[in-house]
Amino acid sequence: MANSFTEENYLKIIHNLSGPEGAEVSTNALAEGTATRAASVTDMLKKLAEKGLINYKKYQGVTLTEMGEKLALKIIRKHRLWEVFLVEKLGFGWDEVHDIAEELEHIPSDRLVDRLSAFLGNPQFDPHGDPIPDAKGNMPTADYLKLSEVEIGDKVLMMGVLDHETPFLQHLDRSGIMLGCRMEVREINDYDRSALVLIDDVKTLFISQEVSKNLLVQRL
Amino acid sequence: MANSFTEENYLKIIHNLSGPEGAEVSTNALAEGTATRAASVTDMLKKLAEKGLINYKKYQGVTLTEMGEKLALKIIRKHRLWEVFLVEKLGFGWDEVHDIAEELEHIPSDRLVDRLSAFLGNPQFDPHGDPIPDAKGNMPTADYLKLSEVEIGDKVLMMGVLDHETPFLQHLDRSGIMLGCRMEVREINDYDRSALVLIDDVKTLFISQEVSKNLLVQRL
DNA sequence: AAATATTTTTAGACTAATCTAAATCTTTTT
DNA sequence: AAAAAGATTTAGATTAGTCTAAAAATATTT
Ligand SMILES: [Mn+2]
Ligand SMILES: [Mn+2]
Ligand SMILES: [Mn+2]
Ligand SMILES: [Mn+2]
Repeated sequence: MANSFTEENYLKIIHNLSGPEGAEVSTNALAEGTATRAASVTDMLKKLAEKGLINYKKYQGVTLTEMGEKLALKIIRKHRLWEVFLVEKLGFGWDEVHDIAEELEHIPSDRLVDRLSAFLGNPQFDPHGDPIPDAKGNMPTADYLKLSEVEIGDKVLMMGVLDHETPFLQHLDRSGIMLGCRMEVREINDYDRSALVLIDDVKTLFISQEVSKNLLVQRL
Repeated sequence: MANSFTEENYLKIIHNLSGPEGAEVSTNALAEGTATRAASVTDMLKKLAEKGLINYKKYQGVTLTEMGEKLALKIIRKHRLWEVFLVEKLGFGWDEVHDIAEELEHIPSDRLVDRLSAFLGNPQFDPHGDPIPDAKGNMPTADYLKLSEVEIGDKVLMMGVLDHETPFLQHLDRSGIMLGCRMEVREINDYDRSALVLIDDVKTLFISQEVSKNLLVQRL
């Protein structure tokens, strides 16, 4: 039997909450992530365990099985490829594509995904800088640091965002911060960790820690 | 409240069965079209009537309201645009795209549809020759006739198909019949109405009435 | 115009995904 | 190591979409 949208969303959210080490995810965390109640989560976990997609023991939290992990990566691959399509081909802003991709990610057909990927030039990263797993589930690695972690004088490239919500992305747009731009940290205020940053060698900008904590960068 | 996939499918099927004059559609016809039982159809018709999408009086069959018609055309527009995308941009064959489009047609977002349409050059017809409604619901008119209706000596252009199923389309592929090809009817057998047709001035082909009844053409 | 056949609707039930409230297990605090 | 707090599961309902079987309406045939 195929998997419902709901089941796919659970897998994706378990994957995301589970982090790179595949840690256990709690029922409550999932209730929060799926915007449902803990009781509903328990029901769904039983079903996913039944299907062999998660490891579940009562009261012990869940992890994805190998099969569940594969499926989660497939959904994430679709999500991110569609985001690339929407931005690169249809001209959407990076702040507009997440919600549409939430729907498109559930369209089945492996051939569709692979052809879409080829059409887009097999991109490695989505419009938010997130890595796109290949057809086999391999994620391009990229170990970035947060802008809030770099020091005065460091020169970095802006490589991704941690907050994917529209208001944050629009704030970056208004500030002229975009993927690939060059940043040089000029000052860091001890008091609130806000920073003065030179963008693309032309413009200086004040960036609050609130913002710099959500910017992924790479040292030059 | 938004409309579910199921509701959207009912609207589309009512539209299709209703024909160009918007004739009443029977419960049984819908049961057949939706691959469900008549009792289930009755339930759904009550709901759609409740929402003001259809005109429904017990035992009398249904028609779409203006609102229902608008919605149906929107779904058909999406379906056909995605089919164009799949064929023109992703390189799928015309026999492979219908089922995928059945899913994509339910993705919401008017902006997505309009941008997709623009990206494709606002096409007027889909890969099967079916007209694509514009954003306002206007269908390009095209009054074609069936190949089975033309006479000996007539020269026509192949403009569309009535059967959208994979086996039929693959049969056409194998026969070298494609949208836009030129056809000249050389002979028609009285007995079974099969025809001998010259394709693109180079190749003659036997076409059974089974096939010619499903080919839409335009007189030259 | 009856009788018969066909179509459609109603009645009652099932599954998936959700909920609230109550019960139970686990963790933390005293 | 009890008690209290917190997290999780169970119990029992609800809604959407479906089903079968039976009843009611309509259409067709005699
Ligand atoms: Mn996203
Ligand atoms: Mn993204
Ligand atoms: Mn189609
Ligand atoms: Mn089509």
